[in-house]
Amino acid sequence: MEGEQHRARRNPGSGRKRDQTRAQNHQLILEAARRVFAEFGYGATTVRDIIRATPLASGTFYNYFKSKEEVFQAIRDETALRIRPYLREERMRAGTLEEFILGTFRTFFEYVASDQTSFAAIRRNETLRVRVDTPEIIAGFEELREDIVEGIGRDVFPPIDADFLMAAMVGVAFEMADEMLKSEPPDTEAATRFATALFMGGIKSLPKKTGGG
Amino acid sequence: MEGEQHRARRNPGSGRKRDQTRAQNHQLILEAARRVFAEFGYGATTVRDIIRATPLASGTFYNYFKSKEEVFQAIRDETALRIRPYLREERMRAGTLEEFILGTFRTFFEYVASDQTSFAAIRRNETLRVRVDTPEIIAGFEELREDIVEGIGRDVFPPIDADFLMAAMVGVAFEMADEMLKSEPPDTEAATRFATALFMGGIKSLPKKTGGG
DNA sequence: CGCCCAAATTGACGCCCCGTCACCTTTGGT
DNA sequence: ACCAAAGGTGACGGGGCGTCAATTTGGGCG
Repeated sequence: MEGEQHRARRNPGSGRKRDQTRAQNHQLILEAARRVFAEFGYGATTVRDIIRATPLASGTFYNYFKSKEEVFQAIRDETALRIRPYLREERMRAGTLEEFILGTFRTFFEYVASDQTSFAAIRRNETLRVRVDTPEIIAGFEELREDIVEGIGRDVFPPIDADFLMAAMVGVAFEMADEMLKSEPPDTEAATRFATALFMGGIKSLPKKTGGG
Repeated sequence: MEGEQHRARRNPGSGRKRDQTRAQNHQLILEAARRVFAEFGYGATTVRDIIRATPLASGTFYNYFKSKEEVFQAIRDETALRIRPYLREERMRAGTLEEFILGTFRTFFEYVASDQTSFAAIRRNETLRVRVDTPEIIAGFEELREDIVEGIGRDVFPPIDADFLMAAMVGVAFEMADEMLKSEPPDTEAATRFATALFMGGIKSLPKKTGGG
């Protein structure tokens, strides 16, 4: 129980003001990082740039993050953690293959469209395009794979290669999202329809894993 | 001395030894870079690491490349330039949709499998995955898009969204290649069959751009 | 309240990498 | 042999990096 009246012991992390400041600084850094990454792009940004965009001292940065890479990961992870529950729910609820596929792509494309700035930071590198998959993002891929396997078990999916299907869906989702963002405003419906139709038609033709297809 | 007659002309760039040394240093740096990137990964590599892996001085590096980024691009561009003619030829020759799709994926997957080390350099970053698309690589995407448009003109393709199809094929190709390389040896045939079936089935179902349904 | 320790912040420091440039060596034309 | 141009060299100033001793802040306790 942490119901500490003014009688708190030397419990680690018992300080009220302490925790608050800590959380606040954490946010301060993350917000500054979001701004700076969006302005200069990932590659051009330095830890100093981020900390300069904040009232804190350079040393303080390292109490919260190990490197600019880690802040970037934290930002991306936040995004991944925010969207994953929706993707999962969409797929859990799916009674048909089409609901599974359509729900996944629609949710993803709509999220991307609503979070455009986040994606802009990666693109800001002139001719170079850098894609960074953090552990939480990769965990999202893994969830998709599991849901496909489970879908095969429920006979929603035919018995195809779940690893390849996951990879294909991920590849299409990211690459099409990028393409989609080139138009203003992004046409999430067109992207959703395209990707869904591709996989709905494609999955029927896919080589089956069991039995001599 | 080798049997050169000491009688060179004043053509610009006529220096035999000069050009030879220049080309040799260029190669020296590229080869060192390939080794170093493969060993430490892109992120951890410094220009100094590359030049140290060579008998040259640090300043010399900058006579040949602007930055480690540029060497990396050069390496990737080399790869892109090597594979693109094959992809193009494969697609030019295609009389049917299946030949187009299958040829593209088979050529790509087989190339990736034969050039594994090149791809390893990108992956070497522990949990972080970084994908860098150089101008030459992007030009390869553009060629694919053009070939799709041209395929639509020849009625090899139905009239679908070429931008989205290009993006989808690129996404599937890269993401599945990555998946494919997880097995040793990589099963290029399985990958080719999967991707081809996906698109063959999918393209039939894709929304048409002209006319209703 | 005042004392005291732990936690957190600070910014100066030493390290290393960056890209440049004045100097030197090599090449090749005369 | 001599010279000019090409190009290799490495020391240097600039700056970002991550650390750490000193300092400030927070809060438990008498």
